[in-house]
Formats: sequence, structure tokens, C-alpha cells
Amino acid sequence: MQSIRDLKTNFSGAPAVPMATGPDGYLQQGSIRMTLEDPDLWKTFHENGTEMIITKPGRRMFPHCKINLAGLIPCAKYILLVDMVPEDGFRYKWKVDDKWEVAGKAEPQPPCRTYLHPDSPALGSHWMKQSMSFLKLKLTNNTLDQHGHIILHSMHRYHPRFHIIQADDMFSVRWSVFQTFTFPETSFMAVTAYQNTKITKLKINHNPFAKGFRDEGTNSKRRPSKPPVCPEKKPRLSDEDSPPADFSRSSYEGYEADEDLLRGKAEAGGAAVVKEERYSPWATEREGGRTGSPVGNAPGDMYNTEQLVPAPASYLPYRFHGYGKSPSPTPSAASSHSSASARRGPFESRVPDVATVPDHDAAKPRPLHHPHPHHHHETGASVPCGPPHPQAVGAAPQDYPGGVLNVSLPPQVSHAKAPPPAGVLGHHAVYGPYGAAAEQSLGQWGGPGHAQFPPLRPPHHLPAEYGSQAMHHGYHHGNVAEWSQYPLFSYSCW
DNA sequence: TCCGCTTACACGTTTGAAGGGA
DNA sequence: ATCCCTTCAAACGTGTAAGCGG
Repeated sequence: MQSIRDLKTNFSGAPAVPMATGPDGYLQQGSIRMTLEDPDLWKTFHENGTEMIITKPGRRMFPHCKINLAGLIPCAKYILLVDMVPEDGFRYKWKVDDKWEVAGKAEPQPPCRTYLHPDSPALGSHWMKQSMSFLKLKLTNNTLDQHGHIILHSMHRYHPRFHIIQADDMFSVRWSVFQTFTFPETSFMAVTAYQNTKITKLKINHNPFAKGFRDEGTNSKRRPSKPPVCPEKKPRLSDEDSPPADFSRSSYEGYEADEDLLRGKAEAGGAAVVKEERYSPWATEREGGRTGSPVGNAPGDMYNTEQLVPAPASYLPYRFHGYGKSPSPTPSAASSHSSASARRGPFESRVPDVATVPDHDAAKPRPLHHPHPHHHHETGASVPCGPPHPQAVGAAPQDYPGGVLNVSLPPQVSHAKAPPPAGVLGHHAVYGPYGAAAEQSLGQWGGPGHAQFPPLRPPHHLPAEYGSQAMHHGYHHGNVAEWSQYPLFSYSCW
């Protein structure tokens, strides 16, 4: 386990910048902390460019998302959600020279779904007593999926986003304050078949279900292995055969054992030292094109925001704002939207009054490389529950896809734990008090998306990774909330 | 022809029912 | 009757390879 502080240190592309709240700046809003389990495993994958298989019937993630929560009010109820956010507006292809290369604009985003943790809602004490796993979460490329799996496009990059919402049930989510967290090392490329053989090997070596494909296995089907696309791959694989000690385990059990070690290490603060590492080939690429990249994205790119659950009424006004007319009181907000200046000063994360809205507005090109969605986010002070006040609204133009919360409820949840309200639509969509038409929101998916953002730079540099500019910011304590380029609840129509 | 996607397959893990014993 | 443990089979989760289709 690695603390958020550790992440900040580990993933910052530049020395961590002190935040307004100090070294523990991530302890915001009730001091809620979220940490990712198995950070080293994630990092190992990330260094090689994590790939996640997506299939029609749905495929689990590996590594799967597992988090720890702290700082919750033990007797208060919370809902834990996760969704997948596009990293950029590109579609990629795997080149024979073992690199991901931009292959064009991203396809229009499929229906965004939010996966609700099966335990939701549960008391804070429950969330904190043990790590919470999203093992059952499945990814699919079937846009007509009826199982509630998260729909992604193949050859597109995504990263999971975790949301913790204080709410007694799904009905009260609308009025609740939520915090959002992301972990840089969890970004991945959605694929229908593995492209990078290194990733394949990592999966095989660490996923117990793939034990049959391990070298020491007796599986005959495993061989002959697929002839390498490129002859040079072989030698590389041999390098990969000698991964860091922590990952040369031959069994998952071994890995589990090490996990305790890692945890202890992290808790002892030992994991907080890695800096300026090239965690992924993507990051490597980005270094070349880093010119436009923010330098400081400091705090680990771990992003943590707190916002009011979106209310259409609040965002509507901004739909009509022309791009560039953002009332954002801070230059940072503007910078985050300009391609060239899509960098935010290291101090920016300290400015809690930035409000960037989802870049779903077709007219608003979004920085496609630097603005890495992993932002460290300083969350604002607690916001009283209730209708979002004007100040909580993003300052930048935002075409927030108001609509219905499209939550992917696990069967047991959808039927037992979170009975859908009267307004429930397919895909567990939930009408909110504001009652925007779900159909309308659904239609928005065909609307402006990343695909409509023309690449702002030649497709040679891969999107920024660590150290890239943060895009998400959520502040609302007396200020505006900066929204991620991707809405929290795509269908929300609270 | 290329490249991405789908499908069948073998293998391993997980899960839960069934049975037996204390 | 209840609990615990073991066994076993089905379901499920994997990556591979072949074939399909745009």
C-alpha cells in the first residue's frame, strides 16, 4: 500500500511543490485519504504500458483496482464509485518497434458507466476496515452491453477514477459532497488483444488465472508462443525475464506475500522516495515532447477532488459560455485549456479556485498531451450538503452532459442494496431531482467528445504521463470547481 | 495485405454444493 | 441440529491461435 503522499512523491514529474495545505495537502475535506493497493505491481505494468483486454462479454482488469480508505466518518454512510476516463483524444496503434503511436483521433466516447462498489452504501467504518476491491469490475467494447460493464474503445487510453460520496443511498447522492481520486500508475490502454509481449508476460506471471501459461507450467497449449512480431522483441523479453525482485514471483501467492512487505515499506515511508522515474514508455515519449508539459505537476499526479455532485442547473449557464470566456478567476484555469499553455504552474494545484469543466465541448480543444488527467488535487474545504451553490460551478465553459447517473451496479447491488428509484432507466440510470431526460443524455454520447478535438500537436508524442499537466480540479469551497475533461456522471441529470 | 476483432480452446482458479464426522 | 472440514464438479477467468472482416 502506498499512501497518497507517497504517490505524490513518486510520480511527480518534478519536485513536489508544497501545497497550500502543506505536505499533507492531500488530506482534505474531512481528511479523506485513498491509497492504491499493490502500487508496485501497478507501477511495473505501467512502466511497460499497461494494457487491459476488453471483450464483448466483459473482461476483468488485471491488476484490478483495490484501494484503501481512511479519514471517513465511521458512522456516516458512503458510496464508492469508479469510472474510466479517457486519457486523451487519440486512438493508438502498436508499432513494430514496440511503441504506441497515435493513429488518429479518438472515436466518440461510448456510454460512460460508473461502477458502484458492491458494498455501497456502507458506513465509513466499513470502508476503512479493509481494502476495497473492484475485482468484479469488467471492461467491454460492446457498446450495447446489457450487463452494466464499463464500455471502452479499443486502442484508446483510459484511467480509472474513484469517487467517494457521503450519502445514505443513491437517492441522496445528488446532494452529497464527493471526492475523486486517481492514481497515475493505473492508466492503461484498452485492447482486444495484447500488443506488448512484455505486458503479456507480466499478466501471465502475476495473474493466477493465467498460471497455465507460465514457463514452469505444464501447459502444452501455451507453446509454441506467438512468433514475435518483431525479431528484436525476443531479447527484450529476456530482459523482462529478470524483473525486479518483487515481480519475479512465480506465483500469485508469492506476490501476495510480498505485498505485505510492500505495505510495510510504504507505511514506513520507504516508498516515498522514487522520483522522476520513467514509469512508462508513454512517459518516456512524453519527455521528448515535454515542452508543452507542465513542469510541475507535482504532487504525484494523484488527483483528488471534491465536488458537489453535479447539478445541471449549475452547469447550464456555462454551456453557453464561449470557450475562452471562462470566468475563471485564475490563470491556471485558462492555461489548462489552451493547448500551448496547457501547463499549469507548479503552484497551480494550490490554487483552489480553479474551475475547469469537462472538455466535452466540441468547440473547446483540450490539451491532448500534457494535461494528464492525473492531477493532484487539493480539495477544498467541506461544503455543506445541498444544492450546489454558484461558486461550486466550473468557471470554464462546460458542456456538462447532464442526464442520468449511469451506474453499473453489480447484480447484487442493483437488486438488493441499491434498489433503483422510480426513474431508473436501463443501465441502472437514475433520474435525479432535476429530471433531465435520460434519452437526451444518452444522445450526448454521440456528441462532442475527444474525437472532435483536433490533435493539437503532431501525433508523435504520446500523451503526457507523469509530470504532465493536471486537468482535473475540483474545488468548491467558496470557489469554482474544476472539472475533469470527463464528467463524473455522464448521464447525470441530478 | 494489413490490422483489429471474434471465437474456440485448454488450463488453472474460484466457488459452492454435497457429504461425512465431531 | 449445528458446525466444521473435505471433496468434487461446475462456473469462471486466463492467454493463445486461428479465422474473419473491413
